[in-house]
Amino acid sequence: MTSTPLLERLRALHWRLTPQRRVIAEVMDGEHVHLSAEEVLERARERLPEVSLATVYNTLNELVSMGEVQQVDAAAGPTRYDPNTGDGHHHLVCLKCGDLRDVHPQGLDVLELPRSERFGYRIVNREVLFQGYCSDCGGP
Amino acid sequence: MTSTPLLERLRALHWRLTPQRRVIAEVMDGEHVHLSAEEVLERARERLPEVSLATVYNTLNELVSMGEVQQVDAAAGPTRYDPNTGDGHHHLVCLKCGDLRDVHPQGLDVLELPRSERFGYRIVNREVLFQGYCSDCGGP
DNA sequence: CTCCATGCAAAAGGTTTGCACTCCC
DNA sequence: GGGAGTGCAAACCTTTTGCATGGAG
Repeated sequence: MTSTPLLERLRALHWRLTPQRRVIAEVMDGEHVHLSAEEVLERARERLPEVSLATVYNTLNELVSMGEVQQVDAAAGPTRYDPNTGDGHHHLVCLKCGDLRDVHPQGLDVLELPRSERFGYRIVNREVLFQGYCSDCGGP
Repeated sequence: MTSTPLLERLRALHWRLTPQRRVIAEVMDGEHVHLSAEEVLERARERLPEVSLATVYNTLNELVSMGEVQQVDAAAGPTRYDPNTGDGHHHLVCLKCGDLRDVHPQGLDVLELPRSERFGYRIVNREVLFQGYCSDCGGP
Protein backbone atom coordinates (compact mmCIF):
# COMPACT_ATOMS: atom_id res chain seq x y z
CA MET A 1 0.00 0.00 0.00
CA THR A 2 2.03 2.83 1.37
CA SER A 3 5.25 2.30 -0.49
CA THR A 4 6.65 5.81 -0.37
CA PRO A 5 8.93 6.21 2.64
CA LEU A 6 7.58 8.40 5.36
CA LEU A 7 10.44 10.87 5.16
CA GLU A 8 9.80 11.54 1.48
CA ARG A 9 6.18 12.23 2.13
CA LEU A 10 7.08 14.59 4.95
CA ARG A 11 9.54 16.48 2.79
CA ALA A 12 6.87 16.83 0.14
CA LEU A 13 4.66 18.44 2.75
CA HIS A 14 7.39 21.02 3.41
CA TRP A 15 7.69 19.81 6.94
CA ARG A 16 10.58 21.41 8.79
CA LEU A 17 13.12 18.64 9.11
CA THR A 18 15.42 18.64 12.11
CA PRO A 19 17.67 15.77 13.19
CA GLN A 20 15.31 14.93 16.04
CA ARG A 21 12.25 14.86 13.83
CA ARG A 22 14.01 12.81 11.21
CA VAL A 23 15.06 10.18 13.72
CA ILE A 24 11.60 9.97 15.23
CA ALA A 25 10.05 9.59 11.80
CA GLU A 26 12.55 6.86 10.98
CA VAL A 27 11.61 4.97 14.12
CA MET A 28 7.94 5.16 13.24
CA ASP A 29 8.57 4.10 9.66
CA GLY A 30 10.51 1.03 10.65
CA GLU A 31 8.45 -0.33 13.49
CA HIS A 32 5.12 -1.90 12.86
CA VAL A 33 4.36 -2.51 16.48
CA HIS A 34 2.57 -0.15 18.79
CA LEU A 35 5.07 2.02 20.56
CA SER A 36 4.47 4.30 23.50
CA ALA A 37 6.05 7.73 23.48
CA GLU A 38 8.59 6.47 25.98
CA GLU A 39 9.53 3.58 23.71
CA VAL A 40 9.84 5.88 20.73
CA LEU A 41 12.19 8.04 22.80
CA GLU A 42 14.28 5.01 23.69
CA ARG A 43 14.72 3.93 20.10
CA ALA A 44 15.28 7.44 18.85
CA ARG A 45 18.06 7.92 21.39
CA GLU A 46 19.86 4.87 20.08
CA ARG A 47 20.43 6.87 16.95
CA LEU A 48 20.57 10.36 18.38
CA PRO A 49 21.08 10.67 22.14
CA GLU A 50 20.07 14.31 22.37
CA VAL A 51 16.34 13.84 21.92
CA SER A 52 13.90 14.82 24.60
CA LEU A 53 10.57 13.36 25.58
CA ALA A 54 8.86 16.67 24.93
CA THR A 55 10.05 16.64 21.35
CA VAL A 56 8.86 13.09 20.90
CA TYR A 57 5.40 14.12 22.04
CA ASN A 58 5.43 17.23 19.88
CA THR A 59 6.51 15.30 16.84
CA LEU A 60 4.16 12.37 17.31
CA ASN A 61 1.24 14.74 17.71
CA GLU A 62 2.18 16.43 14.47
CA LEU A 63 2.50 13.15 12.63
CA VAL A 64 -0.91 12.14 13.92
CA SER A 65 -2.38 15.43 12.81
CA MET A 66 -0.91 14.87 9.35
CA GLY A 67 -2.51 11.45 9.22
CA GLU A 68 0.87 9.72 8.99
CA VAL A 69 0.67 8.06 12.36
CA GLN A 70 -2.25 6.54 14.21
CA GLN A 71 -2.76 6.91 17.90
CA VAL A 72 -4.46 4.25 19.96
CA ASP A 73 -5.67 5.00 23.46
CA ALA A 74 -5.91 1.87 25.46
CA ALA A 75 -7.34 3.46 28.60
CA ALA A 76 -4.81 1.48 30.56
CA GLY A 77 -1.28 2.70 30.21
CA PRO A 78 0.05 5.29 27.83
CA THR A 79 -1.14 6.17 24.35
CA ARG A 80 0.42 3.99 21.66
CA TYR A 81 1.50 5.10 18.22
CA ASP A 82 1.34 3.08 15.08
CA PRO A 83 2.53 3.90 11.57
CA ASN A 84 -0.50 4.35 9.37
CA THR A 85 -0.07 1.42 7.07
CA GLY A 86 -3.25 1.95 5.11
CA ASP A 87 -4.15 -1.71 5.32
CA GLY A 88 -7.36 -2.51 7.12
CA HIS A 89 -5.84 -3.47 10.41
CA HIS A 90 -7.61 -2.66 13.63
CA HIS A 91 -7.12 -3.10 17.36
CA LEU A 92 -8.07 -5.23 20.32
CA VAL A 93 -7.10 -3.82 23.72
CA CYS A 94 -7.21 -5.07 27.28
CA LEU A 95 -8.89 -2.49 29.48
CA LYS A 96 -6.99 -3.63 32.52
CA CYS A 97 -3.37 -4.15 31.49
CA GLY A 98 -3.32 -2.24 28.24
CA ASP A 99 -2.23 -5.19 26.11
CA LEU A 100 -2.77 -4.29 22.46
CA ARG A 101 -3.14 -6.53 19.44
CA ASP A 102 -3.75 -6.13 15.76
CA VAL A 103 -6.85 -7.72 14.32
CA HIS A 104 -8.18 -7.89 10.79
CA PRO A 105 -11.96 -8.03 10.82
CA GLN A 106 -13.54 -8.59 7.43
CA GLY A 107 -16.02 -6.57 5.48
CA LEU A 108 -15.15 -3.13 6.77
CA ASP A 109 -13.90 -1.56 3.58
CA VAL A 110 -16.37 1.28 3.77
CA LEU A 111 -15.21 2.94 6.96
CA GLU A 112 -16.26 6.41 5.96
CA LEU A 113 -18.65 8.93 7.39
CA PRO A 114 -21.21 10.64 5.19
CA ARG A 115 -20.66 14.39 5.11
CA SER A 116 -23.80 14.84 7.14
CA GLU A 117 -22.11 13.11 10.08
CA ARG A 118 -18.70 14.75 9.87
CA PHE A 119 -19.63 17.90 11.77
CA GLY A 120 -16.90 19.86 10.03
CA TYR A 121 -14.17 17.61 11.37
CA ARG A 122 -10.95 16.95 9.53
CA ILE A 123 -10.76 13.20 10.05
CA VAL A 124 -7.30 11.64 10.26
CA ASN A 125 -8.06 8.12 11.38
CA ARG A 126 -10.83 5.56 11.25
CA GLU A 127 -10.57 2.40 13.19
CA VAL A 128 -12.45 -0.42 14.77
CA LEU A 129 -11.70 -0.90 18.42
CA PHE A 130 -12.50 -4.04 20.36
CA GLN A 131 -12.20 -3.63 24.13
CA GLY A 132 -12.10 -6.41 26.64
CA TYR A 133 -9.98 -8.29 29.14
CA CYS A 134 -7.12 -10.54 28.18
CA SER A 135 -6.83 -14.05 29.59
CA ASP A 136 -4.50 -12.83 32.35
CA CYS A 137 -6.86 -10.06 33.43
CA GLY A 138 -10.19 -11.83 33.38
CA GLY A 139 -10.84 -13.87 30.28
CA PRO A 140 -13.97 -15.99 29.72
CA MET B 1 -33.51 -2.11 22.12
CA THR B 2 -32.35 -2.31 25.67
CA SER B 3 -35.68 -2.09 27.40
CA THR B 4 -34.84 -3.71 30.71
CA PRO B 5 -33.72 -1.07 33.19
CA LEU B 6 -30.08 -1.25 34.13
CA LEU B 7 -30.83 -1.78 37.81
CA GLU B 8 -32.89 -4.87 37.12
CA ARG B 9 -30.17 -6.38 35.04
CA LEU B 10 -27.65 -5.67 37.77
CA ARG B 11 -29.80 -7.27 40.41
CA ALA B 12 -30.15 -10.31 38.19
CA LEU B 13 -26.36 -10.54 38.13
CA HIS B 14 -26.34 -10.65 41.93
CA TRP B 15 -24.38 -7.44 42.00
CA ARG B 16 -23.96 -6.06 45.48
CA LEU B 17 -26.23 -3.05 45.59
CA THR B 18 -25.27 -0.15 47.81
CA PRO B 19 -26.88 3.29 47.79
CA GLN B 20 -23.84 4.73 46.03
CA ARG B 21 -23.83 2.07 43.35
CA ARG B 22 -27.54 2.39 42.81
CA VAL B 23 -27.32 6.13 42.32
CA ILE B 24 -24.41 5.85 39.92
CA ALA B 25 -26.24 3.21 37.91
CA GLU B 26 -29.31 5.42 37.80
CA VAL B 27 -27.27 8.31 36.44
CA MET B 28 -25.85 6.10 33.73
CA ASP B 29 -29.23 4.69 32.84
CA GLY B 30 -30.81 8.08 32.46
CA GLU B 31 -28.13 9.95 30.56
CA HIS B 32 -27.47 9.19 26.97
CA VAL B 33 -24.63 11.63 26.64
CA HIS B 34 -21.01 10.90 27.31
CA LEU B 35 -20.19 11.71 30.88
CA SER B 36 -16.77 11.93 32.45
CA ALA B 37 -16.25 10.38 35.88
CA GLU B 38 -16.30 13.87 37.35
CA GLU B 39 -19.66 14.60 35.73
CA VAL B 40 -21.09 11.32 36.94
CA LEU B 41 -19.97 12.27 40.44
CA GLU B 42 -21.66 15.64 40.14
CA ARG B 43 -24.98 14.13 39.11
CA ALA B 44 -24.78 11.33 41.60
CA ARG B 45 -24.24 13.83 44.40
CA GLU B 46 -27.41 15.66 43.47
CA ARG B 47 -29.23 12.57 44.65
CA LEU B 48 -26.82 11.35 47.30
CA PRO B 49 -24.21 13.82 48.55
CA GLU B 50 -22.03 11.23 50.26
CA VAL B 51 -20.53 9.71 47.14
CA SER B 52 -16.81 9.84 46.49
CA LEU B 53 -14.89 10.03 43.27
CA ALA B 54 -13.09 6.79 44.07
CA THR B 55 -16.40 4.98 44.26
CA VAL B 56 -17.49 6.46 40.98
CA TYR B 57 -14.35 5.11 39.34
CA ASN B 58 -14.70 1.73 41.01
CA THR B 59 -18.31 1.42 39.99
CA LEU B 60 -17.86 2.63 36.43
CA ASN B 61 -15.01 0.18 35.93
CA GLU B 62 -17.22 -2.61 37.13
CA LEU B 63 -20.07 -1.61 34.88
CA VAL B 64 -17.69 -1.52 31.95
CA SER B 65 -16.37 -4.93 32.83
CA MET B 66 -19.93 -6.25 32.92
CA GLY B 67 -20.55 -4.82 29.47
CA GLU B 68 -23.25 -2.50 30.77
CA VAL B 69 -21.35 0.71 30.14
CA GLN B 70 -19.03 1.68 27.35
CA GLN B 71 -15.89 3.66 27.89
CA VAL B 72 -14.54 6.01 25.27
CA ASP B 73 -11.01 7.33 25.49
CA ALA B 74 -10.69 10.52 23.61
CA ALA B 75 -6.94 10.97 24.16
CA ALA B 76 -7.71 14.55 25.07
CA GLY B 77 -9.35 14.98 28.42
CA PRO B 78 -10.80 12.33 30.66
CA THR B 79 -12.34 9.01 29.74
CA ARG B 80 -16.05 9.26 28.95
CA TYR B 81 -18.71 6.75 29.86
CA ASP B 82 -21.75 5.93 27.84
CA PRO B 83 -24.64 3.60 28.61
CA ASN B 84 -24.42 0.62 26.32
CA THR B 85 -27.54 1.16 24.29
CA GLY B 86 -27.04 -1.76 21.98
CA ASP B 87 -27.89 0.32 18.93
CA GLY B 88 -25.12 0.66 16.39
CA HIS B 89 -23.92 4.06 17.46
CA HIS B 90 -20.26 4.93 17.25
CA HIS B 91 -18.00 7.85 17.99
CA LEU B 92 -16.19 10.77 16.42
CA VAL B 93 -13.66 12.51 18.66
CA CYS B 94 -11.50 15.59 18.42
CA LEU B 95 -7.91 14.71 19.29
CA LYS B 96 -7.19 18.23 20.46
CA CYS B 97 -10.14 19.34 22.58
CA GLY B 98 -11.76 16.00 23.29
CA ASP B 99 -15.12 16.92 21.77
CA LEU B 100 -17.12 13.72 21.32
CA ARG B 101 -20.05 13.00 19.03
CA ASP B 102 -22.25 10.09 18.19
CA VAL B 103 -22.24 8.89 14.62
CA HIS B 104 -24.18 6.13 12.89
CA PRO B 105 -22.14 4.70 10.03
CA GLN B 106 -24.00 2.18 7.90
CA GLY B 107 -23.26 -1.41 7.08
CA LEU B 108 -21.39 -2.38 10.22
CA ASP B 109 -23.74 -4.98 11.59
CA VAL B 110 -21.09 -7.65 11.66
CA LEU B 111 -18.72 -6.11 14.19
CA GLU B 112 -17.45 -9.37 15.54
CA LEU B 113 -14.08 -11.02 15.70
CA PRO B 114 -13.60 -14.60 14.55
CA ARG B 115 -12.46 -16.79 17.41
CA SER B 116 -9.05 -17.04 15.79
CA GLU B 117 -8.53 -13.34 16.41
CA ARG B 118 -9.88 -13.12 19.94
CA PHE B 119 -6.70 -14.24 21.68
CA GLY B 120 -8.66 -15.50 24.66
CA TYR B 121 -10.10 -12.09 25.39
CA ARG B 122 -13.46 -11.56 26.98
CA ILE B 123 -14.70 -8.75 24.74
CA VAL B 124 -17.08 -6.24 26.28
CA ASN B 125 -17.28 -3.56 23.62
CA ARG B 126 -16.91 -3.16 19.88
CA GLU B 127 -16.91 0.21 18.33
CA VAL B 128 -15.86 2.25 15.40
CA LEU B 129 -13.83 5.28 16.28
CA PHE B 130 -13.25 8.22 13.99
CA GLN B 131 -10.49 10.54 15.15
CA GLY B 132 -9.84 14.02 13.84
CA TYR B 133 -9.92 17.70 14.60
CA CYS B 134 -13.13 19.67 15.03
CA SER B 135 -13.69 22.93 13.20
CA ASP B 136 -12.45 24.94 16.19
CA CYS B 137 -9.24 22.93 16.50
CA GLY B 138 -8.15 22.64 12.88
CA GLY B 139 -10.93 21.73 10.50
CA PRO B 140 -10.50 21.41 6.73
C1' DC C 1 -21.33 -11.84 61.45
C1' DT C 2 -18.37 -11.43 57.68
C1' DC C 3 -16.79 -9.54 53.68
C1' DC C 4 -16.86 -6.21 50.55
C1' DA C 5 -17.63 -1.44 49.39
C1' DT C 6 -16.65 3.31 50.76
C1' DG C 7 -14.32 7.77 51.78
C1' DC C 8 -10.43 10.41 52.16
C1' DA C 9 -6.12 11.88 50.80
C1' DA C 10 -1.90 10.82 48.99
C1' DA C 11 0.59 8.70 45.27
C1' DA C 12 1.28 7.52 40.68
C1' DG C 13 1.67 7.98 36.07
C1' DG C 14 1.33 10.36 31.45
C1' DT C 15 1.34 14.50 28.87
C1' DT C 16 1.74 19.42 28.38
C1' DT C 17 3.82 23.87 29.19
C1' DG C 18 7.12 27.92 29.97
C1' DC C 19 11.27 29.72 28.99
C1' DA C 20 15.81 30.34 27.32
C1' DC C 21 18.65 28.68 23.65
C1' DT C 22 19.60 26.61 18.96
C1' DC C 23 19.54 26.05 14.31
C1' DC C 24 16.84 25.00 9.95
C1' DC C 25 15.24 27.36 5.95
C1' DG D 1 18.30 36.69 10.48
C1' DG D 2 13.95 35.28 11.96
C1' DG D 3 10.87 32.22 13.54
C1' DA D 4 10.12 27.56 14.52
C1' DG D 5 11.94 23.59 17.05
C1' DT D 6 14.29 21.87 21.27
C1' DG D 7 15.58 20.52 26.09
C1' DC D 8 14.75 20.63 30.75
C1' DA D 9 11.94 20.48 34.60
C1' DA D 10 7.99 21.84 36.75
C1' DA D 11 3.02 21.89 36.47
C1' DC D 12 -1.22 19.66 35.45
C1' DC D 13 -4.89 16.21 35.33
C1' DT D 14 -6.78 11.99 35.66
C1' DT D 15 -6.96 7.70 37.82
C1' DT D 16 -5.51 4.39 41.27
C1' DT D 17 -4.29 2.91 45.91
C1' DG D 18 -3.92 2.14 51.15
C1' DC D 19 -6.13 1.97 55.17
C1' DA D 20 -9.61 2.53 58.61
C1' DT D 21 -14.65 2.49 58.88
C1' DG D 22 -19.33 1.10 57.82
C1' DG D 23 -23.07 -1.51 55.98
C1' DA D 24 -25.28 -5.18 52.69
C1' DG D 25 -26.44 -9.81 52.42
